[in-house]
Amino acid sequence: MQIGMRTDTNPTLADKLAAAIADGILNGRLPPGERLDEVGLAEQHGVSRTPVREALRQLAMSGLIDMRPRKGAIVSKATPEEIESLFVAMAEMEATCARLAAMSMTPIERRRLQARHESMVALAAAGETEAYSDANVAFHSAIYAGAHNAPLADYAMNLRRRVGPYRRAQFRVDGRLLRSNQEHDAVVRAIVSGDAAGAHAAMIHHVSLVEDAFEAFAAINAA
Amino acid sequence: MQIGMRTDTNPTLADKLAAAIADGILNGRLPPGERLDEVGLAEQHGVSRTPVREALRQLAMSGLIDMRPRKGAIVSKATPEEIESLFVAMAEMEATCARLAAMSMTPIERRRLQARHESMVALAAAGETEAYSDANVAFHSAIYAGAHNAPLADYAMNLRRRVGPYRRAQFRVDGRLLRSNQEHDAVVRAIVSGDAAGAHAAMIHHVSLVEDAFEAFAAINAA
DNA sequence: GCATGCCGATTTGCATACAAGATGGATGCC
DNA sequence: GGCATCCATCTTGTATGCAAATCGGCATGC
Repeated sequence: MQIGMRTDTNPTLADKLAAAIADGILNGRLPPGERLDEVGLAEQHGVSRTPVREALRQLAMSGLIDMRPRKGAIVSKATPEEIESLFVAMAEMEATCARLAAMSMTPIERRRLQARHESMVALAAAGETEAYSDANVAFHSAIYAGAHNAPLADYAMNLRRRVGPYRRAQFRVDGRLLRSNQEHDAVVRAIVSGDAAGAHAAMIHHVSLVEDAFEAFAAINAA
Repeated sequence: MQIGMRTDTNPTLADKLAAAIADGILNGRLPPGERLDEVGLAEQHGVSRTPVREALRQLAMSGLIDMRPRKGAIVSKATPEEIESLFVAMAEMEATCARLAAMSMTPIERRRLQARHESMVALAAAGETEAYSDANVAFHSAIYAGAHNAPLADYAMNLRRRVGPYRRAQFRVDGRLLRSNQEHDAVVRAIVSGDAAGAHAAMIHHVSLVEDAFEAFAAINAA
């Protein structure tokens, strides 16, 4: 259910276009609400409309864009209620993955998760927002993978992508880095010790706070 | 993330085709592994290949079919491990929805869920497999809806569709109807009383047993 | 002044045509 | 006889062309 699902060497033009457009959305070059004109995209990428249309359909199913018959496609522009739903959904998916990870990660995976977490402490302390953000994605991805369940992991990743446009620069809210790292600590401890319920709770707590941070950031920007 | 996501009057041909093909897969007319030839489907539906290709791409993203570049599309044929993953994922999604439903259903929704459940008792007692199965889908759908979270509900529905081809006639395993109804009772009680953790646990238990029933059924058929 | 209907321009939906990679079977070779 | 190779054929991928619906502006009428 994820964008890169058809991971294959020899990708078709439509696949490459879908990846490119998704990238544009995630980078903010294509903001929510932006109109996705078929001929425009086609010319821009030097292809015909056919692969563009296929790419758009693919993206529509992933939820990144909205298509309405005969009305064209736009980058998904969620209402505040829908954004709230996305955040709740992501929190639940992350928590579920954490729960399963606590139950089914291998000893090696647990150790690697712990190591990964510990290496992030330094980044947080140094206030390296950029590097921390990247490491953070990898950290969460490791937990998805640790759930050992492709459908759930894919959907968690999908949701993470979808909320991306709405939480850019979340770590800029002051103090967020250190808080985040402390919360990770609770999550890691629960997972490593095999405490499924604890992992679920700690992760829900963590992601909910991320949402709060988003709201704080949105409030700052609105001001 | 669901097939009928682009629910709109004025559906495009590709949308109608996607619905038709999905229907064929869910009805078993197109069994897992079946090749989906573009020209064949096009002729069969009296259209050109263009909308067929768009429909296939849509279905590929939903997970119902597998497409590989330049190799065509087939109805998804999951390995036993993948089927196991799908069942686990579905159990988790259902449990998550049940948890949220326990937290956020309105009093009216709770009463309706209870009523729906009670009307199923009679069907189970009478052994009306067909009617019970339909009511069962509606019952679970009501819980998805009660979660008040579209992304999670859609994905739960998607998973339900995807496991469909692998659990046809599950209720034929003897005694399954009554057991199912008893398990529903626990789920309903927890949701109605607002016991989030209890709802989660009861639903996991229920869906896991469905999976066992599937395995029992598969074993019978293999014999 | 505002609503309504009409018409041109634009855009999407679909069909057809063409190109290129994959498939399968016959052929030649060892 | 078995195996690799090559070629005809089929299937998928992409481009182009045409039909139909939508959108915007303008004129018309109230």
